[in-house]
Amino acid sequence: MIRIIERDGSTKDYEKSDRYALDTLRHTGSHVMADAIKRLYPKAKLAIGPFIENGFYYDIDFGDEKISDEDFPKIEEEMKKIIKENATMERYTMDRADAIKFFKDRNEDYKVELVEDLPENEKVYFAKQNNFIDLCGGPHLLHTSDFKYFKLMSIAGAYWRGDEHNKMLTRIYATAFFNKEDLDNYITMMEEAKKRDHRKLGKELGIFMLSDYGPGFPFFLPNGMIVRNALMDYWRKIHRANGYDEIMTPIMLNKELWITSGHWEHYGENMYSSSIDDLDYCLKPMNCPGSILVYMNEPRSYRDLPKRFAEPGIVHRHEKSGELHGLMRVRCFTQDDAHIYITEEQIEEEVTRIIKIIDDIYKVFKFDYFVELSTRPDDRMGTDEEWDRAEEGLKNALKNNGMDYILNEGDGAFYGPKIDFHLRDCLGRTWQCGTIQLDIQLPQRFNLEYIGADGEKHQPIMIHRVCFGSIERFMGILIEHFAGAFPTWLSPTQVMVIPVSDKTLDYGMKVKEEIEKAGIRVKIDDRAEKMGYKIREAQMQKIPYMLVVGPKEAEDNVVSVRNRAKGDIGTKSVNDFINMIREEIETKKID
RNA sequence: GCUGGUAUAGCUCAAUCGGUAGAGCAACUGAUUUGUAAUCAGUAGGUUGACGGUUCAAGUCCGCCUACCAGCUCCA
Repeated sequence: MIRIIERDGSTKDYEKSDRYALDTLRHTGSHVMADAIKRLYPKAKLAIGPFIENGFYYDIDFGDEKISDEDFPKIEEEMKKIIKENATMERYTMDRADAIKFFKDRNEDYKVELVEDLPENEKVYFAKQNNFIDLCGGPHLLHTSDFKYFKLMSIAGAYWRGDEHNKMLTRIYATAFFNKEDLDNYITMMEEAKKRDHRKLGKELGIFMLSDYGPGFPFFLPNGMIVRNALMDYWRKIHRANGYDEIMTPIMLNKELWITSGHWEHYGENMYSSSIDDLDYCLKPMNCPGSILVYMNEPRSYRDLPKRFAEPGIVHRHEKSGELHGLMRVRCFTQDDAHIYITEEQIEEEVTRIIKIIDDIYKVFKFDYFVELSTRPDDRMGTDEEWDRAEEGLKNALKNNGMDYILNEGDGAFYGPKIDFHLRDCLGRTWQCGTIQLDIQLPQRFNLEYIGADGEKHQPIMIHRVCFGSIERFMGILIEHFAGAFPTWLSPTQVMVIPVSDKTLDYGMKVKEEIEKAGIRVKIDDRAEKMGYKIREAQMQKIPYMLVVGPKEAEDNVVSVRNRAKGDIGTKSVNDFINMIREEIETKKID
């Protein structure tokens, strides 16, 4: 049990396994860290120090002082001293004016600003341990000595109040746990995540490359193309089965189109453009206007709706240089996009259908996910009434599907609200991938219409949606999720035939051809190397199956099967092996 | 874009105070004919990210640029 001093000043005991207790521990940790830093650097000015998912941080203005991770041991030592002092957390309040004076006297400019933002008559809460006093409502561990197992993790810049126009402060990240084991596990997990880094594995496995000639424009290597094509084959199959028609629209279109669509006004900063023959063109940052032109290509009837146009569309967006990250954040990527034109009555049913598709896809990879509803942003098109209708439509669809969601106010697209799917990988990290966006604006801007049963013209509503999000990012996530060991159906090479020596090379070739005929991606390692060496290389390439063939196998017309995870799993006839791996591929089995 | 850091052979890394740039793996050649994660020997491989400066002398010091890395901001 752990004793906590609550926001109201009372104390209460909690189980250490309680998430609230862990967050509180970390919050207290940020005070201990701030105390240590103030002792070592009296001139430092404190900003804010909250707990976060995996620990806590404190933003500090060190002035002219240069701090680096080499200073961590010193700070950690000071923190240990503070912990040994075994202070009891006290909590008290001050009047706003007194609080402002208190921080002004101490030159804590940021704290002054924080207090000044509070309403006039508000009481200001403080937390105090020994002589260290900080602006804070709590809760806290009652005794700072309960804060024991911690580690300073990293140092980075962060803008005051998260605004890039403000001063950049120094942020020190740290983590803490109730026991040493949890702390060690966390550190091990961080190392594991590093080993799985898709940039490292992507290079080792020949998935993709980058070039200085195009920062943020990934090149797909042969192995990467196999994975990508396998994903898209699956994607096409699902979409055909769900009544989607695939289209392809140009990646570059006249600027006029982007002015009409509103992209130029709302997204122009991120768009690449070019001039030729006195005409301005833009590379598309989104696929919707192209899809709209296809919709407008012929008159549509209510009988056609929902009209579903799918397009794995290549988009270009000029992301700021510091935002690029391997395949996860790039400047050219392919959205597994679709635009669906529906009547207002069809919103719920169609959204439900999309939710089902996305759910099916994520299940194939054993991804866990959660859903977020993002509502109208400040920079938007259309009237409040239209936004009301659109937001209501999505809410109802979520409600009627019994889906819990997190409300993310003000984070919608400029043309409509959206449902975002955040998937959780095997290390517990989350990624935004799928999204369903409702849009009344673009149909209006382009004057889209369909002929209703009444013979009159009506305006359809448009849904923008993606499942993978971007193929590039999704592949990056898959690489890390599977640590490069793709399920067999996605593996670039599914089988490596390994002859024990040149003497069985002929038999190996025969085996390889047979497997190849069955439509399986197979290679043979015909180098004059030792078997152990070839196995090692195949293992490092994470090839699911290795077939060792020597004189014994040739004699009995079998193969000795080695699985990358299970090791030697005995001999099988080539036919049995083909049946086994085919079944595994067809069911998209994950080992 | 911002703050801080990094850039040496295909990859992972050395090179002391500024004094002729090295190793392992990979590649290539040859030998070896191998039984479930590395056979041996040899060969080749570099304007030290680019440009400029300081110096008798720069991988090393300074400036500028580019890319990358950790965050921030932004985002699929």
